[in-house]
Amino acid sequence: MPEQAINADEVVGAALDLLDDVGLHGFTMRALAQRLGTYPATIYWHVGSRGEVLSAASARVLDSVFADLPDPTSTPWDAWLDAFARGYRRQMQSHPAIAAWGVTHFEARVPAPDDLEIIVGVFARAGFHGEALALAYNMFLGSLIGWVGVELIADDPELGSDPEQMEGSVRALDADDYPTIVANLDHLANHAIAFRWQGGIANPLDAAFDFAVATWIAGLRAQLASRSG
Amino acid sequence: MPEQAINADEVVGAALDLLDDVGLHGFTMRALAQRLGTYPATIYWHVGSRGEVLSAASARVLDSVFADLPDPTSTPWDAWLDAFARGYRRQMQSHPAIAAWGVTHFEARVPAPDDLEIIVGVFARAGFHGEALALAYNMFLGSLIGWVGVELIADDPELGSDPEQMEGSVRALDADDYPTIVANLDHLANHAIAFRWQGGIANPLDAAFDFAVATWIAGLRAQLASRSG
DNA sequence: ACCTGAACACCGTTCAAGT
DNA sequence: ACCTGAACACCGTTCAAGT
Repeated sequence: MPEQAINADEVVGAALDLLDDVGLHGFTMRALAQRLGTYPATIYWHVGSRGEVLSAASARVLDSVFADLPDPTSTPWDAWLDAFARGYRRQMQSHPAIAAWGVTHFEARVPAPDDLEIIVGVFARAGFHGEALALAYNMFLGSLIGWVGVELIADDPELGSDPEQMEGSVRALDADDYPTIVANLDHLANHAIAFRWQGGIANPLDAAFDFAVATWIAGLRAQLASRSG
Repeated sequence: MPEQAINADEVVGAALDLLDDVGLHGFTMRALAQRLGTYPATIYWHVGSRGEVLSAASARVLDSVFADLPDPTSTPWDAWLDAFARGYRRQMQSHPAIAAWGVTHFEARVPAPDDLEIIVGVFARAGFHGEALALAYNMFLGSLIGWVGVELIADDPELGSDPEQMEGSVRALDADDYPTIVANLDHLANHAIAFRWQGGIANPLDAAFDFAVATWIAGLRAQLASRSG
């Protein structure tokens, strides 16, 4: 039995390395093949198309989120959701290209039923059942995945948008025309969606993420109270 | 003064039509030129690169969201945010390709300060000021844009993922291994993130969106109460 | 079973040249 | 100022051919 020169796991690992190095835009079947010292067709043999390689890389990152989480049965539901949200964001910060691809490709593959059972189980123990469970699950997962995807926009969009010019246009807003923006500009400039001139890796919105997670959980608590009341 | 054969507005309009017809993947500078009866270089002359065309199309759709909203000064903040969320989602449902592109390209361009002043003003009248205003703004906008982006995944990912096979794997989950999922399967199957085999256009998650918006607003209400208490 | 090498049918973008 | 036509440097994917 001679060792194989290459296998699917190696392809996925190299894909993640390449994504981290060059981003989604530079992630090319040809570049991936070159990094593995082989030919594009070899990748098709072991894993499949570009989309399938990205899907496999995304699955590996998502799985690693669950490696570091507290025990879901002995942890209060709100503390567990908080830890899950932070773990998810941390992994996406390590692989921003996966975050960008994932937001729009979180398809219906039941990629890891074990992980999904854990999440669904936490909502059940929180007191959500039947339709309310599905609603709470969708609210939290959609908000989390989506929010992090929005936060982690690339520093360099493909546009030629100049950060300095952008900063200038934010700071030049007239107080007569835009009173509320100008009154709160110190807290908005480079710290709020659509007011930023840096991406979410160079400029993470840490306080905003803390507030968002707390607000999602506070909202769920209010929903539980109104349903049992 | 002879009429020009073409102008930037026409290019953006044709771009939106093309996006609606063929999706983000089929949106090609060459296809756009052909639709306009001209050459790719003409698009570069009037609007710019592919990214700039998408950015302009996205800006036009976003602007149209604000055309149909209630008066922000005479509407309670929670009712206004609710209407805004619904208007945003409706426009994205009309242009799903823009939703997909927008989630990861909501850059820092202050594209429409008038619209942003309205949103920020609503949070100010709700009682958020200074840093709390920026936090609430980021929480709501990031959740909304992100959630809708996750919902509106394309029915056909580039993967060869077979919907029928996907439905089969969801329905085949074993009750011993996945008790909570199976117990709630009727409410999860094709109605929850990662349990779907259709995209958000063919299969909109209406009830989940209603619940998400209500939960975001309930969470903001709780944050207001805890800060003033 | 696994890999090579080349080919096919595309891309986005640039640019000299026209009017 | 605006458009043409062609070219450059790439893509993803397929496929016959090798071992």
